[in-house]
Amino acid sequence: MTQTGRPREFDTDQALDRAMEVFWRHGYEGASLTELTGAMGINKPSLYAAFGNKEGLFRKVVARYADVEMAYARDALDQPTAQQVAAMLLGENVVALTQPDRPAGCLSVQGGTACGTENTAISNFLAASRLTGEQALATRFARAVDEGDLPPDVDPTALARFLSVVTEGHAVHAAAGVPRSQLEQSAEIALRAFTAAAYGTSSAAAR
Amino acid sequence: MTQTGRPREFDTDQALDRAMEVFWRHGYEGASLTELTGAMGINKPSLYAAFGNKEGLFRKVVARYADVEMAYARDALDQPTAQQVAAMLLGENVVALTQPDRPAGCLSVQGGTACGTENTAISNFLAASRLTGEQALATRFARAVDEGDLPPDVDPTALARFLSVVTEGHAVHAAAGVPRSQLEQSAEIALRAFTAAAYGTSSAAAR
DNA sequence: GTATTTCCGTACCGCTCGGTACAAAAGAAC
DNA sequence: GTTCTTTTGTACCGAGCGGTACGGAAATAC
Repeated sequence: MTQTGRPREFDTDQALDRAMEVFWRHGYEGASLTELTGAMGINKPSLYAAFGNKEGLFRKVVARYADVEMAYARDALDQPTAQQVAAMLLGENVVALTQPDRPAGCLSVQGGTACGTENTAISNFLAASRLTGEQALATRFARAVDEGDLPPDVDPTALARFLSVVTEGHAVHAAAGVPRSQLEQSAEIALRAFTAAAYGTSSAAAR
Repeated sequence: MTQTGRPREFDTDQALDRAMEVFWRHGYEGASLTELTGAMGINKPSLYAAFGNKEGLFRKVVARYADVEMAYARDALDQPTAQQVAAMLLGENVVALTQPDRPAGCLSVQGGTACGTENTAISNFLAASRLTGEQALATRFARAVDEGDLPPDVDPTALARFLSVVTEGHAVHAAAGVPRSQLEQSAEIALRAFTAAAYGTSSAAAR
Protein backbone atom coordinates (compact mmCIF):
# COMPACT_ATOMS: atom_id res chain seq x y z
CA MET A 1 0.00 0.00 0.00
CA THR A 2 1.75 3.06 -1.29
CA GLN A 3 1.25 6.45 0.27
CA THR A 4 -0.78 8.98 -1.65
CA GLY A 5 -0.47 12.73 -1.42
CA ARG A 6 2.61 14.88 -1.19
CA PRO A 7 5.50 12.96 0.40
CA ARG A 8 7.19 14.47 3.42
CA GLU A 9 10.50 16.09 2.71
CA PHE A 10 12.36 15.03 5.83
CA ASP A 11 13.39 11.71 7.30
CA THR A 12 11.50 10.93 10.49
CA ASP A 13 14.30 9.09 12.26
CA GLN A 14 16.82 11.76 11.38
CA ALA A 15 14.46 14.42 12.72
CA LEU A 16 14.05 12.39 15.92
CA ASP A 17 17.82 12.23 16.27
CA ARG A 18 18.10 16.00 15.98
CA ALA A 19 15.31 16.48 18.50
CA MET A 20 16.94 13.93 20.77
CA GLU A 21 20.06 16.00 21.07
CA VAL A 22 18.07 19.09 22.04
CA PHE A 23 16.02 17.26 24.69
CA TRP A 24 19.17 15.53 25.90
CA ARG A 25 20.95 18.80 26.42
CA HIS A 26 18.15 21.00 27.73
CA GLY A 27 15.54 18.64 29.16
CA TYR A 28 11.87 18.46 28.22
CA GLU A 29 10.81 21.84 29.52
CA GLY A 30 14.07 23.56 28.62
CA ALA A 31 13.73 22.56 24.97
CA SER A 32 11.57 25.11 23.15
CA LEU A 33 9.67 24.36 19.98
CA THR A 34 11.71 27.05 18.26
CA GLU A 35 14.96 25.31 19.11
CA LEU A 36 13.53 21.88 18.33
CA THR A 37 12.20 22.80 14.90
CA GLY A 38 15.42 24.69 14.16
CA ALA A 39 17.53 21.62 14.93
CA MET A 40 15.16 19.30 13.09
CA GLY A 41 15.12 21.55 10.02
CA ILE A 42 11.34 21.63 9.80
CA ASN A 43 8.50 24.00 10.68
CA LYS A 44 6.07 23.65 13.51
CA PRO A 45 3.10 22.37 11.46
CA SER A 46 5.29 19.59 10.07
CA LEU A 47 6.30 18.65 13.59
CA TYR A 48 2.72 18.53 14.78
CA ALA A 49 1.57 16.57 11.74
CA ALA A 50 4.29 13.97 12.22
CA PHE A 51 4.50 13.65 15.99
CA GLY A 52 1.26 15.02 17.44
CA ASN A 53 2.59 17.54 19.90
CA LYS A 54 5.66 18.25 22.02
CA GLU A 55 4.93 15.44 24.44
CA GLY A 56 4.33 12.99 21.59
CA LEU A 57 7.62 14.00 20.03
CA PHE A 58 9.40 13.51 23.34
CA ARG A 59 7.96 10.06 23.88
CA LYS A 60 9.01 8.98 20.39
CA VAL A 61 12.46 10.43 21.03
CA VAL A 62 12.77 8.48 24.27
CA ALA A 63 11.66 5.29 22.49
CA ARG A 64 14.32 5.82 19.87
CA TYR A 65 16.86 6.63 22.54
CA ALA A 66 16.11 3.31 24.22
CA ASP A 67 16.40 1.50 20.91
CA VAL A 68 19.59 3.08 19.66
CA GLU A 69 21.54 4.66 22.49
CA MET A 70 20.82 2.02 25.10
CA ALA A 71 21.35 -1.07 22.98
CA TYR A 72 24.36 -1.80 25.16
CA ALA A 73 22.04 -2.45 28.10
CA ARG A 74 20.20 -5.20 26.28
CA ASP A 75 23.49 -6.63 25.08
CA ALA A 76 24.71 -6.67 28.66
CA LEU A 77 21.73 -8.77 29.70
CA ASP A 78 22.86 -11.41 27.21
CA GLN A 79 26.17 -11.94 28.93
CA PRO A 80 26.54 -15.47 30.31
CA THR A 81 27.10 -14.66 33.99
CA ALA A 82 25.71 -12.05 36.36
CA GLN A 83 29.22 -10.81 36.97
CA GLN A 84 29.73 -10.19 33.27
CA VAL A 85 26.30 -8.60 33.00
CA ALA A 86 27.22 -6.09 35.70
CA ALA A 87 30.69 -5.46 34.28
CA MET A 88 29.44 -4.76 30.78
CA LEU A 89 26.53 -2.66 32.01
CA LEU A 90 28.71 -0.42 34.16
CA GLY A 91 31.50 -0.16 31.60
CA GLU A 92 29.35 0.53 28.56
CA ASN A 93 27.18 2.91 30.53
CA VAL A 94 30.19 5.08 31.32
CA VAL A 95 31.15 5.03 27.65
CA ALA A 96 27.63 6.00 26.58
CA LEU A 97 27.51 8.84 29.10
CA THR A 98 30.70 10.42 27.79
CA GLN A 99 30.52 10.17 24.02
CA PRO A 100 32.31 13.17 22.53
CA ASP A 101 29.74 13.63 19.77
CA ARG A 102 26.71 13.60 22.04
CA PRO A 103 25.56 15.58 25.06
CA ALA A 104 27.10 14.34 28.27
CA GLY A 105 24.84 12.30 30.51
CA CYS A 106 21.66 10.36 29.90
CA LEU A 107 18.45 11.56 28.25
CA SER A 108 16.37 9.66 30.76
CA VAL A 109 17.82 11.75 33.60
CA GLN A 110 18.47 15.00 31.75
CA GLY A 111 14.99 14.88 30.30
CA GLY A 112 13.54 15.91 33.61
CA THR A 113 13.66 14.44 37.10
CA ALA A 114 11.53 17.43 38.11
CA CYS A 115 8.97 19.23 35.96
CA GLY A 116 6.39 21.95 36.34
CA THR A 117 2.94 21.15 37.69
CA GLU A 118 1.53 20.65 34.21
CA ASN A 119 4.27 18.25 33.10
CA THR A 120 4.41 15.74 35.91
CA ALA A 121 3.43 13.14 33.32
CA ILE A 122 6.86 13.60 31.75
CA SER A 123 8.92 13.00 34.87
CA ASN A 124 6.66 10.08 35.79
CA PHE A 125 7.10 8.62 32.34
CA LEU A 126 10.88 8.87 32.56
CA ALA A 127 10.95 7.40 36.06
CA ALA A 128 8.79 4.50 34.91
CA SER A 129 11.02 3.84 31.93
CA ARG A 130 14.12 3.76 34.14
CA LEU A 131 12.33 1.41 36.50
CA THR A 132 11.49 -0.88 33.59
CA GLY A 133 15.19 -1.22 32.82
CA GLU A 134 15.93 -1.95 36.44
CA GLN A 135 13.29 -4.66 36.50
CA ALA A 136 14.72 -6.27 33.39
CA LEU A 137 18.04 -6.39 35.19
CA ALA A 138 16.41 -7.91 38.27
CA THR A 139 14.78 -10.55 36.09
CA ARG A 140 18.16 -11.37 34.60
CA PHE A 141 19.68 -11.78 38.05
CA ALA A 142 16.76 -13.92 39.16
CA ARG A 143 17.55 -16.16 36.21
CA ALA A 144 21.15 -16.26 37.37
CA VAL A 145 19.92 -17.52 40.73
CA ASP A 146 17.86 -20.20 39.01
CA GLU A 147 20.84 -21.24 36.96
CA GLY A 148 23.05 -21.52 40.01
CA ASP A 149 25.22 -18.66 38.80
CA LEU A 150 24.26 -16.59 41.86
CA PRO A 151 23.80 -18.00 45.37
CA PRO A 152 20.17 -18.86 46.16
CA ASP A 153 19.88 -16.46 49.10
CA VAL A 154 20.84 -13.34 47.14
CA ASP A 155 18.19 -10.67 46.41
CA PRO A 156 18.14 -10.04 42.65
CA THR A 157 16.10 -6.86 42.92
CA ALA A 158 18.50 -5.34 45.45
CA LEU A 159 21.45 -6.03 43.16
CA ALA A 160 19.64 -4.54 40.17
CA ARG A 161 18.68 -1.52 42.20
CA PHE A 162 22.24 -0.91 43.29
CA LEU A 163 23.53 -1.02 39.71
CA SER A 164 20.70 1.24 38.59
CA VAL A 165 21.57 3.73 41.32
CA VAL A 166 25.22 3.81 40.29
CA THR A 167 24.23 4.24 36.68
CA GLU A 168 22.03 7.21 37.49
CA GLY A 169 24.69 8.75 39.69
CA HIS A 170 27.16 8.45 36.84
CA ALA A 171 24.63 10.13 34.57
CA VAL A 172 24.37 13.12 36.92
CA HIS A 173 28.13 13.25 37.25
CA ALA A 174 28.72 12.99 33.51
CA ALA A 175 26.24 15.77 32.81
CA ALA A 176 28.26 17.92 35.21
CA GLY A 177 31.30 17.43 33.01
CA VAL A 178 33.17 14.73 34.92
CA PRO A 179 35.48 12.99 32.41
CA ARG A 180 35.22 9.36 31.41
CA SER A 181 38.40 8.30 33.18
CA GLN A 182 37.06 9.43 36.53
CA LEU A 183 33.76 7.67 36.02
CA GLU A 184 35.66 4.49 35.19
CA GLN A 185 37.31 4.60 38.60
CA SER A 186 33.91 4.85 40.21
CA ALA A 187 32.51 2.05 38.05
CA GLU A 188 35.39 -0.17 39.10
CA ILE A 189 34.60 0.34 42.77
CA ALA A 190 30.93 -0.30 42.09
CA LEU A 191 31.69 -3.49 40.22
CA ARG A 192 33.73 -4.86 43.10
CA ALA A 193 30.83 -3.99 45.38
CA PHE A 194 28.50 -5.88 43.15
CA THR A 195 30.78 -8.90 43.13
CA ALA A 196 31.07 -8.93 46.89
CA ALA A 197 27.33 -8.52 47.40
CA ALA A 198 26.35 -11.02 44.73
CA TYR A 199 28.84 -13.79 45.25
CA GLY A 200 29.32 -13.18 48.93
CA THR A 201 33.09 -13.22 49.06
CA SER A 202 33.28 -11.03 52.12
CA SER A 203 29.89 -9.80 53.20
CA ALA A 204 26.24 -10.55 53.68
CA ALA A 205 24.99 -7.51 51.83
CA ALA A 206 21.96 -7.88 49.61
CA ARG A 207 20.91 -11.09 51.27
CA MET B 1 20.91 50.92 64.31
CA THR B 2 17.19 50.43 64.02
CA GLN B 3 15.51 50.06 60.66
CA THR B 4 13.43 53.00 59.50
CA GLY B 5 10.42 52.80 57.21
CA ARG B 6 7.65 50.26 57.09
CA PRO B 7 8.84 46.86 58.33
CA ARG B 8 8.37 43.84 56.08
CA GLU B 9 5.44 41.69 57.05
CA PHE B 10 6.95 38.29 56.29
CA ASP B 11 9.85 36.33 57.69
CA THR B 12 12.63 35.95 55.16
CA ASP B 13 13.77 32.48 56.22
CA GLN B 14 10.23 31.18 56.35
CA ALA B 15 9.62 32.55 52.85
CA LEU B 16 12.81 30.83 51.68
CA ASP B 17 11.60 27.55 53.16
CA ARG B 18 8.32 27.84 51.28
CA ALA B 19 10.14 28.66 48.06
CA MET B 20 12.55 25.78 48.71
CA GLU B 21 9.75 23.27 48.65
CA VAL B 22 8.49 24.58 45.31
CA PHE B 23 11.93 24.53 43.68
CA TRP B 24 12.60 21.13 45.24
CA ARG B 25 9.46 19.66 43.73
CA HIS B 26 9.40 21.34 40.33
CA GLY B 27 12.96 22.41 39.60
CA TYR B 28 14.18 25.90 38.77
CA GLU B 29 12.44 26.29 35.44
CA GLY B 30 9.36 24.33 36.45
CA ALA B 31 8.71 26.67 39.39
CA SER B 32 6.71 29.67 38.20
CA LEU B 33 6.68 33.00 39.98
CA THR B 34 2.96 32.59 40.47
CA GLU B 35 3.44 29.30 42.33
CA LEU B 36 6.44 30.64 44.24
CA THR B 37 4.72 33.79 45.47
CA GLY B 38 1.60 31.79 46.26
CA ALA B 39 3.56 29.37 48.44
CA MET B 40 5.56 32.18 50.03
CA GLY B 41 2.43 34.18 50.80
CA ILE B 42 3.78 37.38 49.27
CA ASN B 43 3.39 39.34 46.06
CA LYS B 44 5.88 39.61 43.27
CA PRO B 45 7.18 43.10 44.09
CA SER B 46 7.96 41.92 47.64
CA LEU B 47 9.85 38.96 46.24
CA TYR B 48 11.90 41.16 43.93
CA ALA B 49 12.61 43.69 46.66
CA ALA B 50 13.82 41.02 49.05
CA PHE B 51 15.65 38.61 46.74
CA GLY B 52 16.47 40.49 43.53
CA ASN B 53 14.99 38.16 40.96
CA LYS B 54 14.11 34.52 40.42
CA GLU B 55 17.74 33.46 40.11
CA GLY B 56 18.71 35.39 43.22
CA LEU B 57 15.91 33.75 45.14
CA PHE B 58 17.01 30.34 43.93
CA ARG B 59 20.62 30.89 44.97
CA LYS B 60 19.53 31.98 48.44
CA VAL B 61 17.26 28.95 48.64
CA VAL B 62 20.13 26.65 47.72
CA ALA B 63 22.35 28.29 50.31
CA ARG B 64 19.72 27.74 52.95
CA TYR B 65 19.21 24.18 51.76
CA ALA B 66 22.92 23.52 52.23
CA ASP B 67 22.80 25.08 55.68
CA VAL B 68 19.71 23.37 56.99
CA GLU B 69 18.90 20.28 54.97
CA MET B 70 22.44 19.10 54.45
CA ALA B 71 23.80 19.64 57.92
CA TYR B 72 24.12 15.87 58.16
CA ALA B 73 26.86 15.96 55.53
CA ARG B 74 29.02 18.28 57.61
CA ASP B 75 28.32 16.21 60.69
CA ALA B 76 29.41 13.12 58.78
CA LEU B 77 32.76 14.72 58.02
CA ASP B 78 33.36 15.05 61.77
CA GLN B 79 33.19 11.32 62.35
CA PRO B 80 36.48 9.90 63.64
CA THR B 81 37.20 7.38 60.89
CA ALA B 82 36.72 7.32 57.13
CA GLN B 83 34.55 4.24 57.50
CA GLN B 84 32.25 6.06 59.89
CA VAL B 85 32.21 9.13 57.65
CA ALA B 86 31.01 7.02 54.74
CA ALA B 87 28.48 5.11 56.83
CA MET B 88 26.92 8.23 58.27
CA LEU B 89 26.92 10.04 54.95
CA LEU B 90 25.18 7.21 53.10
CA GLY B 91 22.74 6.50 55.91
CA GLU B 92 21.73 10.06 56.65
CA ASN B 93 21.53 10.87 52.97
CA VAL B 94 18.92 8.17 52.47
CA VAL B 95 16.97 9.55 55.42
CA ALA B 96 17.16 13.08 54.05
CA LEU B 97 16.01 11.96 50.60
CA THR B 98 12.88 10.29 51.95
CA GLN B 99 11.50 12.63 54.61
CA PRO B 100 7.74 12.31 54.63
CA ASP B 101 7.20 16.04 55.14
CA ARG B 102 9.44 17.15 52.28
CA PRO B 103 9.62 16.48 48.56
CA ALA B 104 11.40 13.23 47.75
CA GLY B 105 14.92 13.59 46.46
CA CYS B 106 17.50 16.34 46.62
CA LEU B 107 17.10 19.99 45.66
CA SER B 108 20.57 20.01 44.14
CA VAL B 109 19.55 17.37 41.61
CA GLN B 110 15.87 18.21 41.25
CA GLY B 111 16.73 21.87 40.79
CA GLY B 112 17.93 21.16 37.31
CA THR B 113 20.60 18.91 35.83
CA ALA B 114 19.48 20.28 32.47
CA CYS B 115 18.12 23.75 31.78
CA GLY B 116 17.14 25.83 28.80
CA THR B 117 19.74 27.77 26.85
CA GLU B 118 19.18 30.89 28.90
CA ASN B 119 19.54 29.14 32.26
CA THR B 120 22.74 27.16 31.87
CA ALA B 121 24.09 29.25 34.75
CA ILE B 122 21.65 27.45 37.04
CA SER B 123 22.67 23.91 36.15
CA ASN B 124 26.33 24.94 36.25
CA PHE B 125 25.82 26.48 39.67
CA LEU B 126 24.19 23.32 41.00
CA ALA B 127 26.87 21.09 39.51
CA ALA B 128 29.58 23.24 41.05
CA SER B 129 27.90 23.15 44.44
CA ARG B 130 27.68 19.36 44.33
CA LEU B 131 31.33 19.20 43.33
CA THR B 132 32.24 21.37 46.29
CA GLY B 133 30.69 18.82 48.62
CA GLU B 134 32.55 16.03 46.90
CA GLN B 135 35.82 17.88 47.30
CA ALA B 136 35.20 18.41 50.99
CA LEU B 137 34.73 14.69 51.27
CA ALA B 138 37.96 14.05 49.36
CA THR B 139 39.79 16.41 51.69
CA ARG B 140 38.42 14.50 54.65
CA PHE B 141 39.64 11.20 53.20
CA ALA B 142 43.04 12.71 52.43
CA ARG B 143 43.24 13.62 56.10
CA ALA B 144 42.37 10.02 56.94
CA VAL B 145 45.33 8.94 54.86
CA ASP B 146 47.58 11.38 56.70
CA GLU B 147 46.31 10.10 60.01
CA GLY B 148 46.97 6.50 59.06
CA ASP B 149 43.27 5.72 59.13
CA LEU B 150 43.31 4.86 55.42
CA PRO B 151 46.17 3.05 53.64
CA PRO B 152 48.68 5.43 52.04
CA ASP B 153 48.14 4.15 48.49
CA VAL B 154 44.39 4.82 48.42
CA ASP B 155 42.99 7.59 46.19
CA PRO B 156 40.88 9.89 48.38
CA THR B 157 39.26 11.66 45.43
CA ALA B 158 38.16 8.37 43.85
CA LEU B 159 36.55 7.29 47.09
CA ALA B 160 34.79 10.61 47.48
CA ARG B 161 33.61 10.48 43.90
CA PHE B 162 32.14 7.02 44.34
CA LEU B 163 30.17 8.07 47.40
CA SER B 164 29.00 11.20 45.62
CA VAL B 165 27.83 9.11 42.68
CA VAL B 166 25.85 6.78 44.92
CA THR B 167 24.35 9.75 46.70
CA GLU B 168 23.19 11.29 43.43
CA GLY B 169 21.84 7.99 42.21
CA HIS B 170 19.84 7.66 45.39
CA ALA B 171 18.51 11.17 44.85
CA VAL B 172 17.25 10.25 41.39
CA HIS B 173 15.76 7.04 42.72
CA ALA B 174 14.12 8.75 45.68
CA ALA B 175 12.58 11.39 43.43
CA ALA B 176 11.07 8.55 41.41
CA GLY B 177 9.29 7.36 44.54
CA VAL B 178 11.51 4.49 45.63
CA PRO B 179 10.90 3.97 49.37
CA ARG B 180 13.47 4.42 52.07
CA SER B 181 13.83 0.74 52.88
CA GLN B 182 14.91 -0.06 49.35
CA LEU B 183 17.44 2.75 49.28
CA GLU B 184 18.87 1.44 52.54
CA GLN B 185 19.60 -1.87 50.87
CA SER B 186 21.48 -0.07 48.14
CA ALA B 187 23.36 2.07 50.65
CA GLU B 188 24.43 -1.05 52.48
CA ILE B 189 25.95 -2.53 49.34
CA ALA B 190 27.64 0.77 48.58
CA LEU B 191 29.08 0.98 52.06
CA ARG B 192 30.62 -2.46 51.78
CA ALA B 193 32.09 -1.40 48.45
CA PHE B 194 33.58 1.63 50.08
CA THR B 195 35.07 -0.45 52.85
CA ALA B 196 36.61 -2.91 50.43
CA ALA B 197 38.01 -0.16 48.22
CA ALA B 198 39.26 1.98 51.08
CA TYR B 199 40.71 -0.58 53.44
CA GLY B 200 41.64 -3.06 50.76
CA THR B 201 40.23 -6.18 52.35
CA SER B 202 39.70 -7.97 49.08
CA SER B 203 40.55 -5.77 46.13
CA ALA B 204 42.82 -3.14 44.66
CA ALA B 205 40.04 -0.80 43.59
CA ALA B 206 40.59 2.93 43.98
CA ARG B 207 44.34 2.52 44.28
C1' DG C 1 1.59 66.78 64.08
C1' DT C 2 4.55 66.49 59.42
C1' DA C 3 8.19 64.52 56.67
C1' DT C 4 10.54 60.53 55.34
C1' DT C 5 11.39 55.91 54.35
C1' DT C 6 10.09 51.51 53.22
C1' DC C 7 6.81 47.95 51.99
C1' DC C 8 2.49 46.20 49.97
C1' DG C 9 -1.15 45.32 46.31
C1' DT C 10 -2.89 46.15 41.82
C1' DA C 11 -2.45 46.43 37.38
C1' DC C 12 0.39 46.24 33.72
C1' DC C 13 4.64 45.48 30.41
C1' DG C 14 7.05 42.96 26.45
C1' DC C 15 8.06 38.50 25.28
C1' DT C 16 8.05 33.73 24.44
C1' DC C 17 5.60 29.69 25.09
C1' DG C 18 2.95 25.59 22.87
C1' DG C 19 -0.22 25.14 19.34
C1' DT C 20 -3.07 26.15 14.94
C1' DA C 21 -5.77 28.21 10.46
C1' DC C 22 -5.09 28.62 6.00
C1' DA C 23 -3.73 28.61 1.40
C1' DA C 24 -0.11 27.45 -1.80
C1' DA C 25 2.65 23.52 -3.42
C1' DA C 26 3.81 18.86 -4.65
C1' DG C 27 3.21 14.42 -5.44
C1' DA C 28 -0.17 10.01 -6.59
C1' DA C 29 -4.43 8.08 -8.89
C1' DC C 30 -7.05 7.73 -12.85
C1' DG D 1 -4.87 16.98 -17.38
C1' DT D 2 -7.82 16.80 -13.59
C1' DT D 3 -8.78 15.41 -9.01
C1' DC D 4 -7.52 14.13 -4.57
C1' DT D 5 -4.54 13.80 -0.73
C1' DT D 6 -0.94 15.24 2.08
C1' DT D 7 2.87 18.44 3.29
C1' DT D 8 4.81 22.95 3.58
C1' DG D 9 5.52 27.87 4.92
C1' DT D 10 3.54 32.02 6.81
C1' DA D 11 1.25 34.29 9.91
C1' DC D 12 -1.24 34.19 13.81
C1' DC D 13 -3.65 32.78 18.50
C1' DG D 14 -4.49 32.91 23.70
C1' DA D 15 -1.99 32.16 27.70
C1' DG D 16 1.53 32.33 30.87
C1' DC D 17 6.16 33.71 31.56
C1' DG D 18 9.60 36.85 34.35
C1' DG D 19 9.70 41.42 35.69
C1' DT D 20 8.12 46.36 36.91
C1' DA D 21 5.53 51.31 37.57
C1' DC D 22 3.02 53.37 40.66
C1' DG D 23 0.13 54.95 44.29
C1' DG D 24 -1.52 53.95 48.85
C1' DA D 25 -0.33 52.11 53.53
C1' DA D 26 2.48 51.57 57.65
C1' DA D 27 6.13 52.33 60.34
C1' DT D 28 10.13 55.64 62.26
C1' DA D 29 12.31 60.42 62.96
C1' DC D 30 11.88 64.88 64.51
